[in-house]
Amino acid sequence: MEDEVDRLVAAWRRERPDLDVEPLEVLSRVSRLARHLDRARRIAFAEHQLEPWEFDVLTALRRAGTPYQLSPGQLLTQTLVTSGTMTNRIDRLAKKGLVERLPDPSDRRGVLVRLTDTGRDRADESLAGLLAQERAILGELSRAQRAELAGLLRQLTAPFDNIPG
Amino acid sequence: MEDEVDRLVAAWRRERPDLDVEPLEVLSRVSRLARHLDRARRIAFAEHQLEPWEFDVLTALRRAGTPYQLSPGQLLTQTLVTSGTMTNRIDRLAKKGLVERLPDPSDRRGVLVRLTDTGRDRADESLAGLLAQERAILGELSRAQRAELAGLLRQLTAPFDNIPG
DNA sequence: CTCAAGTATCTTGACATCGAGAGAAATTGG
DNA sequence: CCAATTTCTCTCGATGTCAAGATACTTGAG
Repeated sequence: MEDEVDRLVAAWRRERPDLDVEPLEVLSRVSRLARHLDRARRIAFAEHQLEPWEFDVLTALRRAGTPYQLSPGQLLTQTLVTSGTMTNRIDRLAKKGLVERLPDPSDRRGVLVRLTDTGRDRADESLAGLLAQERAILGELSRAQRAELAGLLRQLTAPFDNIPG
Repeated sequence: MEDEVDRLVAAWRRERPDLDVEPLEVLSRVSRLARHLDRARRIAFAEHQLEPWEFDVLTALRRAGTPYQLSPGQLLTQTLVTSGTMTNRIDRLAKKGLVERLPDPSDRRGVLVRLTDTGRDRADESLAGLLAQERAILGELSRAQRAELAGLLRQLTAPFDNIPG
């Protein structure tokens, strides 16, 4: 089955036969697939009255385990946004009653963001929904193919995640 | 080499051992990698005084071949943005002298967006820069692995690209 | 021990961009 | 010739980044 990137690559080969555009076969697919996933996630989360960014923050806290709290700084590295954005997100989640801010007892500069009980339930419900949707998208692939794909992608993400930057 | 998604999956297995979170191994890596790529692209394009969104539009026109023109509607499907966004982008590109709007001779509702000579040069230069960067990122993988990865990703993108939605 | 300089953490405010939805203009088909 | 559709534009609210600021911690010379 052909996809939009096949057409894109074919067009480049016609217009710029002097260039080797093979890298696009991988990385353009990654970017485009990510945009499709964003849209699909947005729809899936709407059932739980959550925006994708809310899900990202709530589940980061949920994964931290009891007592479900992290500093804004820790949330930054997990969600790949800037500090100004995170302040804003915490404000809005706090206003909805899904998280609360607590002073960090060991560092008065710091803040701890803690999941409320409602926030915890919301995170759990919407994770289940997300997994169901993702399983449908991955239905195209066998279990072995999924493992293969995960391994190859890890080789690309690891440098970004480990070398700071 | 471990990446952030390995840590994320391990955390879920600890917190929610009742759920099968295997889908995240693939799709969370896709989303995170895409964000890293966005940042890297932004830096690469800055050398050519281009934003990523400008690159997307200019290269779509460049790929169309002589006379380098497409309707806004055609640009929508290639760049995965909404019509209001595209109007805005065309405005800004036109103001910078990289594209121009022409009336569609066969449909007076319609518009054709055409690349200027400057725009064409800018697209060509920045494509070369992007490919160099992407080759560096893919350096981790052998040619065979890149082909394998491209094939697996195609299976995931094809349904989105072919079934409208 | 003390204090100044440097570093870390979070917040704020200015600015840019995006998406959703309504609206205007032209075309199509019965 | 009219209703439905297509195509593009416009406006508005929401969100993101960046740079600067406020506060607190840390380090090291004297």
